[in-house]
Amino acid sequence: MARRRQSVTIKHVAADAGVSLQTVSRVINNEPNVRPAMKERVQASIDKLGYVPSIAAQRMSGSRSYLILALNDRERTIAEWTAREGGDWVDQMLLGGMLKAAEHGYRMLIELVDTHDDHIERELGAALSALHPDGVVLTPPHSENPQIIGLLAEHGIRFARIGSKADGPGIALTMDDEGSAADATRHLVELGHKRIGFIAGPEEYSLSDWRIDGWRAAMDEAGLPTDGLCRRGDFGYDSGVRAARELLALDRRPTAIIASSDHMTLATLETARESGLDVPRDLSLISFDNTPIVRFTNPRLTAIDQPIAATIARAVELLIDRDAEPPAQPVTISGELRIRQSTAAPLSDD
Amino acid sequence: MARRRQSVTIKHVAADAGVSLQTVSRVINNEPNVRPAMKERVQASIDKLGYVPSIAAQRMSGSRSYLILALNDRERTIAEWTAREGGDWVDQMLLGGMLKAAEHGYRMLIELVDTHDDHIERELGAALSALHPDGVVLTPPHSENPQIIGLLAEHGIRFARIGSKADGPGIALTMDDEGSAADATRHLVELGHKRIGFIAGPEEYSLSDWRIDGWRAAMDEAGLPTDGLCRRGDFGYDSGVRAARELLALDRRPTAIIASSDHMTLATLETARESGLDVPRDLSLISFDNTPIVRFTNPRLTAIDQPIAATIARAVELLIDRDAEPPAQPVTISGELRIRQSTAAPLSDD
DNA sequence: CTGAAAGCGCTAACAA
DNA sequence: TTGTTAGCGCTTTCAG
Repeated sequence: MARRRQSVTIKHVAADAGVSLQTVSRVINNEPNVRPAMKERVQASIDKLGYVPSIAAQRMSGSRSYLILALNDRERTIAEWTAREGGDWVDQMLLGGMLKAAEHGYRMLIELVDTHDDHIERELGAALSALHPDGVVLTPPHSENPQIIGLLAEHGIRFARIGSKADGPGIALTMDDEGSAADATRHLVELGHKRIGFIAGPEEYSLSDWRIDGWRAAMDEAGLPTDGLCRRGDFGYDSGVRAARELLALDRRPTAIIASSDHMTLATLETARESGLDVPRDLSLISFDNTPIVRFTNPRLTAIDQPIAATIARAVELLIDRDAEPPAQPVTISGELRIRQSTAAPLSDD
Repeated sequence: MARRRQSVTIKHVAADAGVSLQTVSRVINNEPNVRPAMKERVQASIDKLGYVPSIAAQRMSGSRSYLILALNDRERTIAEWTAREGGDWVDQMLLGGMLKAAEHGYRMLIELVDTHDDHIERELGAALSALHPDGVVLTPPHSENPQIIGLLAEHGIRFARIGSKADGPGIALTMDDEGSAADATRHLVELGHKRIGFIAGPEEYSLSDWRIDGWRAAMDEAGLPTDGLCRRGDFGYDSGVRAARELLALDRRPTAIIASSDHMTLATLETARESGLDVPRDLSLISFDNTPIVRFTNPRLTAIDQPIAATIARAVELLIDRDAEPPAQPVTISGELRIRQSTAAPLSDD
């Protein structure tokens, strides 16, 4: 029976190489003040014995924990997983964050936290005390939650705020919601659309408003009116139906709609169909998410690809590099418009 | 600036409660030999101070690490994440495993490992040495990889093999592939189908063959022939197209097909359509995956819901409960057939 | 039933 | 440039 103790420890390496523990430690951590010959000898022993430092022991001695904690909204995440309708936010997070973390010898751990919870501090505090992560990635709607931010700052833990431009502690990163919304709008303008509706996300997410700003800016730029063409949803299907019904019932209904989530876009697609409208002939549609869903609708949806993986990867990178000065300005990773089949020139050009 | 050291330690609690460290430790670990009054007093201090033990320190002193490692195939997983086509295996793993682990104060960490790699031992060994997980969940095709199993056994780490019935160390769990395939087949038989084709998965996965067995058994039971009605794919789309073409080109083509993955089912759907066949009028179709894809095809696909979350949850539970005798027989969690729109009675009843 | 001492594997601080 | 010492927070002996 194997023992629970670590098989190969720093002691074994030190003994094998005939040096002190400290020297081995220096080699492991790539510290200066080790003669090349020495370093080589130690490295040889490390390789020979297949030694890998224990993260727990490293943490214990006041060094890093090599752990990055990614915080997601519990309710929304579980709902997505249970529904199995193609939401792949967590997968994209892992794709970007986990792989980038691994490059640096770090691991990324997912933690679900209720935003609307009274004991959020206790919950998150427990995770921090138990794990002592070297960095935390906050995703909306946690990114601007003052309790979370306060707690993290208090613990002196580095953290990144995805989808936040606010000042304050932590590194702010955005996916250029404003620019993406403007891009999508311009694409429709170029196709000849004049009445472009917008279905926004909930106010709880500040990125909801940035998207409205982008749409409005591009409309202004083209000299087009926006009055009455914006509705708000909660990212969910039902709210999308409501918003779409209202927009399509307008006297002069929009010939194109941009919706701030895949589910709201899907809802708009179905609602349009029920009203006898063909997409893209009678109505052009752009989704503000490039989740799996957009590939399986008919027609396939033109969508803004939000660079989730790239953004999380960047966040992890910034979190890990402790020497670098954290960026003073919000970091922006821009998305791209993926043109598919749901956008076309409007029928008449009134 | 906050300090890197743990804010509230066992010492603080001991001091606050006026007892020894050891007593606090006993209370934390719910050990016997503590008087109720004492226990209560200590617990009060713990609550008051918001104390949570450091996992690293617990690990260091030879106790548990409260970590479960879930091993997935690197190549396949990254391909799924990158394609964004609705594969949600990892999400289901997290849904089942992470939540169950959390119930017991454990965390689940995902690790990607190449099966076809020469240095798989080094790679996995490094993860084990660094993390010292209390348990490991192996998913196909890792579940029967002798190198992995050997290494785990050697390290004395408990592990679960998902999708494996083989004897040997570790806990074997299956999703009743045979039974599910038989169920699906019977459903088609009851609808009146007599020629039911089967598109199997690659031999590398032993569950591929169990599914064939189930299909064959149900066909035998109904007195129906299976000769020439089985083709093999690799779970991917292209292989599904090939298999479907062959089956549909048969002299007396099948009136129904069961495919062993969502992508192969999708491929069959498209191939049938190209041949001018309507699903389900001319061809009934059952998918062996209930991933998001099946909800977005037209028609929506009847599918076998594999209880991934439930199975992983069970695995984690068995891994965590160290006192319980590990099950001698493979644990089976059965899936269910979700009947949607892709199955119907055959046209003629020849 | 409770406490004191020793040590897990590693690194920070200091010494040589 | 290298080695020695002390200690991180906790649990395991072993005494009381």
